Amino acid sequence: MRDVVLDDRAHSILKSIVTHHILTGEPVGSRTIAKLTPDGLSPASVRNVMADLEEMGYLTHPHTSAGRVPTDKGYRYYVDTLLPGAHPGARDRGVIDRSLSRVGGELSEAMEVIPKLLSRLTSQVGYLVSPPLRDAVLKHIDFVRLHERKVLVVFVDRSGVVSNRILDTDEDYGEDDLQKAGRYLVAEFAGMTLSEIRSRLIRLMAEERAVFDHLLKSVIKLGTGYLDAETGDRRMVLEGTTNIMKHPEFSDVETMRRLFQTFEEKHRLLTLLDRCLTPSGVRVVIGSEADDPTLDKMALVASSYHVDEHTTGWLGILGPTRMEYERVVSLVDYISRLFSTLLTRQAL
Amino acid sequence: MRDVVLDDRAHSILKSIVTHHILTGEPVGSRTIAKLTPDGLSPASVRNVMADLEEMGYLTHPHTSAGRVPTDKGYRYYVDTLLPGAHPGARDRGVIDRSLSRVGGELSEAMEVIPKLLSRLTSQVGYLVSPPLRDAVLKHIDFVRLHERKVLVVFVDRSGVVSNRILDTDEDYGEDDLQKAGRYLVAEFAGMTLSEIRSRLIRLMAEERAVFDHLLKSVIKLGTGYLDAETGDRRMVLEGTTNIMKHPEFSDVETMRRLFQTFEEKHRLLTLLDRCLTPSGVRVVIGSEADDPTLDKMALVASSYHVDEHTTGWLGILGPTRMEYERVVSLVDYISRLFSTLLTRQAL
DNA sequence: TATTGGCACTCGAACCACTCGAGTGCCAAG
DNA sequence: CTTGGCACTCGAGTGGTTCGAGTGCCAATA
Repeated sequence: MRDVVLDDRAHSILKSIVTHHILTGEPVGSRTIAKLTPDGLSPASVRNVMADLEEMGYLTHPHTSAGRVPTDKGYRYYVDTLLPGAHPGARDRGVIDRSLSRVGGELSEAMEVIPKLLSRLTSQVGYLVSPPLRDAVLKHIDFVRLHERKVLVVFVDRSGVVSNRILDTDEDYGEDDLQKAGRYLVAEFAGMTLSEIRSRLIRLMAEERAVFDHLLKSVIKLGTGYLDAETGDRRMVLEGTTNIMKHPEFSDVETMRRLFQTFEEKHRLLTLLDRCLTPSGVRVVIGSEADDPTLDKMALVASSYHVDEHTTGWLGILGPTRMEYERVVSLVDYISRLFSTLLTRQAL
Repeated sequence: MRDVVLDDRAHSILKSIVTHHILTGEPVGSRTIAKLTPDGLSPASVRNVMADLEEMGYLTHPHTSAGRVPTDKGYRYYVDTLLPGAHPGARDRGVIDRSLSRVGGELSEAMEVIPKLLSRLTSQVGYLVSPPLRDAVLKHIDFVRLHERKVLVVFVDRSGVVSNRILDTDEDYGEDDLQKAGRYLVAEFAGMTLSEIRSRLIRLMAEERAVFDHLLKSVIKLGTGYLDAETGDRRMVLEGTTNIMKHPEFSDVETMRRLFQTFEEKHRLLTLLDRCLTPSGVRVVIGSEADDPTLDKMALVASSYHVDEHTTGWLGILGPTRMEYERVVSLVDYISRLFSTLLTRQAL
């Protein structure tokens, strides 16, 4: 991935620049770095290295007479060379442990608590993406007749997440039929994931000629009607969006408006996550890597959480490229690990 | 309410100023108004009236050599003297009719569609506040056992709105018991509002000594457990919050941050609505009248909607004090009336 | 007596010239 | 290869000037 490995000096200078810039937000000058690094280099030497780093694309100039600022590539290098596996501080761990112990493995509660927790700890935007509905495990399902040919489907997942949807049916089902259909589904399929159920229903449908059972027919129609519509669905909860406004890099109102519009259209964020993330450990997506102009100057830290070995969803934070990666990454990592073990234990 | 009635000239000048300011956003000078009004007054005369209006508190100066700008009191006067009952334009009515006909009287869909509709038509923030849960009419209720002493309550309202909540019980109910309890509740109480159900359950509880029926006991405990927690609840859906950023009066980032924080904390908006609104027709709350510093320079147009004579919720828009009241009021009025008749027809 | 033209005054916006200083790039000496 | 020196750049801040829209007030007028 990384094209050229930087030599020691360049490496340490780049690192200093990024660290210092993250701290202050100001462009960093050669004199500052010369004082900061223990190598005892003169500003002039530092300038030479800086010029090289700029040529290689790790740094830029806001203008001729300003200090250097990391580019996305610079941040990328910085993040890639961070020591992995750093632990959050004891205080942060305490806060996290306490919050998550109250949640247990309850996904429905986690969807409220975790984004808030992330947002509070990092002062950025915290988020959690639920597992796709197709992986949800059927606990309970209900069909409720609203009016003629309008049926409300209420689905409860093993972990207590409720989804619902109104179905337009081409037949007018009676309340009794609907209840029976619901009970049948629970009796037959409880404990399976929706995608499993879906394929079983399809198999049943193939045998439909042989089926004259009215109930079973209804079940097939209603069940597939519901499942077809929804299975790709994920939910995404964002929290602390106003934190973004605190950062000086977003003082431009128009940029910010577009950013918030992106927050409102969560599906765009979701496809972005889909595109960028491989489900393994913490991932960081920086600025232009996201390939979405509204997320310019933004970075995204994400980690998947899972039950057993099965990856389910993501959680993480969204903030300006200039953020404390070390701390944030360790927090996101810690939370996702802890939450995964809680989920897995609960699923037993 | 209005302290002094303005004489004809002052009235028409004030109205001109407000209209013109709404249009342009700029402070309005005497010369502009002199040209604009058909009375053929000279700028100097207009100035005199303006000075009077300022003394009475209807106008201000940004600074000595700028034109006049309406105060909240000025907008209030303007709004109060608008002809009530204006109709939206034919095009707007077309859009509204089409959107709402698709919704029918389905509250659950209206909660998505109406705020979006309002936001799109007015380019402001559109909102809808659901009826309080206590007025919801029971259609279906389910108790689902999640784990030991954790019960998920799923409640479906007549109009298809689903609410759910996890209950910590002090007893471990079996799945069968829970199902029976749900069915019992539906059989006995379907069609009543939650507050009615609540009082009936309390009456039953009073007779508890006489009740040795295990089922009934469970019903009482679960039912009141759920109802106690929630009955005051309303939901509020906001849409188009990013529209606010388009208005120059909110270019200050810090003000805007606080505004968005208010959007995130919807309960604050809800109590505000509670405080300011009497449920009759369209109401306008302007700036300081809201008595909430974050809503400075904001105005709120709201109208209640209802089923039969029974007031249920609100819908409307939120925008800067400088907005096209005439158009917005007529839109909000029209939508709330139309939606009310749809709801009432549906409830039959 | 209400209206109006005239006039001095105010104040923000825009523009310009200037300085200051942090920081650069480059070169020649070490 | 490193470094001190030096000329250069450019944004930010400062102060002065002009311009114009708008006001307030007063004296003249219908």
